[in-house]
Amino acid sequence: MQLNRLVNFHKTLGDPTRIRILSLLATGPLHGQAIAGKLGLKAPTITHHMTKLRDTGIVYQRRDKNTIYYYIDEKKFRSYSEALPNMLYQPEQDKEDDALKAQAVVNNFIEADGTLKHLPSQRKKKIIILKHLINGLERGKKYPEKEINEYIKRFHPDFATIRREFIINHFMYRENNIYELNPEEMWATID
Amino acid sequence: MQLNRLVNFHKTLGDPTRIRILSLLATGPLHGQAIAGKLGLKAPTITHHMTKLRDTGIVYQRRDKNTIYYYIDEKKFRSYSEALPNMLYQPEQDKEDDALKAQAVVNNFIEADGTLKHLPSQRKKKIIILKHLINGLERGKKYPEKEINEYIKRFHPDFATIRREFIINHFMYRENNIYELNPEEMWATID
DNA sequence: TATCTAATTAGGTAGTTGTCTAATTAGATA
DNA sequence: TATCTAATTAGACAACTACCTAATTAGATA
Repeated sequence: MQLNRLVNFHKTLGDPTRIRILSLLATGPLHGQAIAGKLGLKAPTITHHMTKLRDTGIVYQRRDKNTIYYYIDEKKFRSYSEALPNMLYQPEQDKEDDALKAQAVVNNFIEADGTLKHLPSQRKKKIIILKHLINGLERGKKYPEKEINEYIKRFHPDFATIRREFIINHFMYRENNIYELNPEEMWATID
Repeated sequence: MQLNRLVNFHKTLGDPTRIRILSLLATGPLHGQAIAGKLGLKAPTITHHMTKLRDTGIVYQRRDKNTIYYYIDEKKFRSYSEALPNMLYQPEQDKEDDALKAQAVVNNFIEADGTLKHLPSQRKKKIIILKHLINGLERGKKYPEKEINEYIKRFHPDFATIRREFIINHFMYRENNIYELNPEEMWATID
């Protein structure tokens, strides 16, 4: 799916008349005259719009004698709709998969009482656990070193190592022994 | 979410320059001058486009000193993208739920060897089972009554009752004792 | 206060698009 | 073949829009 076709898809949906046509077709196929009648428009106008809708691929037609019936291809309609955010970002499905895997790692390394068994040595898993640990910290709040130490000790006695990992992996930054969460964009990522 | 806003959303995405802006922002926030530079456009043109993007709600801004940074709201971006097909049709999630329920009914009334225990008396469940039964019939093919009877007997000996249910619920129609599947639009539905 | 930078507003131009009427085409039927 | 219906094409007009330059505003800083 090249970008150009996607722009065209959205341009086509960006017109109230064409949306009204789609609403009609969503309840079942119709022919041109019927659409024109229901919308109070002339036949050539319908031809004009159907050409655009057909060009996107979400509408197709079948001829029966002299009459042409228009249908929506719902599958395509849905997949084209989601295509743009999926191109710019990771598809939702992958995200859910990632979330599931992360949950599995957390289950492996975090005890039932919430404490940490030990830091994973595998980088990917370590990042997942570090993310889990900082969940309880507040965005924009400044923490003195002592407070950070106390916080980490709720999970594991070796607060020095974990505090260092927070800094190395850009989850937090330190200035004059005051700690603060970094914006999420800066955090280390898995891929 | 009113229709008008959705039309506007798609109209906004229906422009190549704005898509390029979104691609840039998807990798991280940027300010106006940076966007203008990367795209080879002048500042007022960027203002023009950012106004439209902001109006849809998928882009917001934060000021830092004199510079305005633009951000995409990915959640909104995704949900607006799916909104139109979800308005015209049943949301995908509901469909999956329905499919699961239907599967449960089939499991209850169909034996391991594929035969039918008995027709459910509850209308909803009956429709589900009838749909399941006609799965093996071919669209557009004409069946003599004898062939239909044989087909149904593979599921249940009482072919006469089930054959009648096919007709009553518009899954098939009969002409001169020749049976044929109706188009799917005509089938009885649950809701 | 004067100055600098980033953003916005105003106004203009070229190109696009939604709609129409009138004329034409495509296909079925008497 | 003549005729009917549905759809399309051609061509026109008004509305809209993407982009520009020039001028202005908003906010920070020397």
